[in-house]
Amino acid sequence: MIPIHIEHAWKGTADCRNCGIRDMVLFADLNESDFNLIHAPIDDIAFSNGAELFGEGRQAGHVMTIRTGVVKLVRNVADGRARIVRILKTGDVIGLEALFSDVYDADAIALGDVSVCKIPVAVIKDLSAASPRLHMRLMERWHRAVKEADDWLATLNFGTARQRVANIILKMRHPNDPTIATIFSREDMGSMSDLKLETVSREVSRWVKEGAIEPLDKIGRRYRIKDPEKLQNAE
Amino acid sequence: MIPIHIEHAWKGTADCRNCGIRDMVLFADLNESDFNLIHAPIDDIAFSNGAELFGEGRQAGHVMTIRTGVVKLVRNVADGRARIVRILKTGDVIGLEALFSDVYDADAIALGDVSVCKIPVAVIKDLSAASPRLHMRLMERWHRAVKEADDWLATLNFGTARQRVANIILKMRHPNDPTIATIFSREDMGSMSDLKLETVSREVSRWVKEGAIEPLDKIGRRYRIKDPEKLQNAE
DNA sequence: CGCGGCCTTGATCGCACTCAATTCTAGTGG
DNA sequence: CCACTAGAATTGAGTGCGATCAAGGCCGCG
Repeated sequence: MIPIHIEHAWKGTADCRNCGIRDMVLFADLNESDFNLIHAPIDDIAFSNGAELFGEGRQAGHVMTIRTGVVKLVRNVADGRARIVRILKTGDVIGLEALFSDVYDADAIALGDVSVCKIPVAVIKDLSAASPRLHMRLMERWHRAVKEADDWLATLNFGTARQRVANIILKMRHPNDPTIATIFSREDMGSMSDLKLETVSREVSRWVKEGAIEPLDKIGRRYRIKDPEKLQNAE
Repeated sequence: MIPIHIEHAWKGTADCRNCGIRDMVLFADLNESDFNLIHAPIDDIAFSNGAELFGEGRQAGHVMTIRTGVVKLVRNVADGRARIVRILKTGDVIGLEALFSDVYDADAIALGDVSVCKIPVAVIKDLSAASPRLHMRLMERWHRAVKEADDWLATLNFGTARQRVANIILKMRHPNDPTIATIFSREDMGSMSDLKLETVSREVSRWVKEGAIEPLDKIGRRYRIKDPEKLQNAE
């Protein structure tokens, strides 16, 4: 059993009114009177690579919004192996299940440095009783989560290893520069697509050899996508 | 390309107040004044086996509640093959994405006879502006959908063919009598777990041979589960 | 009885897994 | 600056599981 290490640092109480990414997040269209309803502290917390934001089965009392960084959601399957069920990025919300369940459904683990706003469930409930605007935002998040989950199943877990790896690369393109993709450790990629890390490595190498992608570092994480068509139409 | 056949029959306008399964569905805790807000007709519609309740990419204007029967949600993947992303049963809600998106995210197809309440999106929106109770119900549904999707990925699409088939059988147990399971065509089972129909057939036969399950009909749909432990702990 | 649809079973092939060795990088300390 | 190390990625060889191709059986139905 691998020991669970939780490394985090409190960075202060968040000032939601002046949040830099407020237009992306849950509180986007709250007004001044809404903010006055917040009676519990919303903390700004930083996690380092590999740290656990929360764990499957742990008591769930907070919803988190990702300010910066990338987080993987991991479900632990019966025989001890782990399965990555989703990847979440800046602006995404994790732990929404805390609103209904008293435990979290999955592990949330930082991939690199991550900072989050940790919002007590009580705050969400108070606000949502008062503000129909927050309701819409919340349901929008749920919708996004379901769509992502279905997408994950339909594209990343389907077809040959070659196709799966191509789809991971395409999925991990940068939103602002789609010619660049940052992918994960070969093991994580395998856990996302139900492949072994050696198979993932082989297929990545093959795409490089065929000229569809080009490494931008020496550790196999950042690539330039030179021929997206080719990746898309992998037979 | 397989022609899409839509077969349905209008069974009347639903009387939600006296609905037989009202305690299971979205409108469970509405009161009389809430019902008076419903200004568009909620139809009660029947579909026969193989009929399409709605299609991926079609214009989305209704949310449906399943009164009786079973429905499969299917995403069509690039190369023409189809992938079943979820199975929904009595009391479940389908097409929730209509609240946000103007198209449906997947095909919904009847497995056997199905009857549904077809609720216009406008009705949900009106009610949800007025009734925080409906809000909670809606989010509960979203939560269930996400959890089901993740579960699907973590249990049905993981491990050997033997394990996947075992997990499908366990998942399809009757809620009231867990010793009975009704499974689907071998092709549908394959599309759920990313296996070929021949492989599914072989593994089902093997479980029968090993005495873990016992056929209750001659067409390979209903089985008695004799040794759930064995299915659970398939190595 | 013949037909079509689905399930089952058999034989063979190939892709991804397994086991294993090697290379590369970043980090550490002399 | 180089030696050393740990961790990750890469590459190779051989195996096995599930896909593929193909044949046959069973059930329901006209």
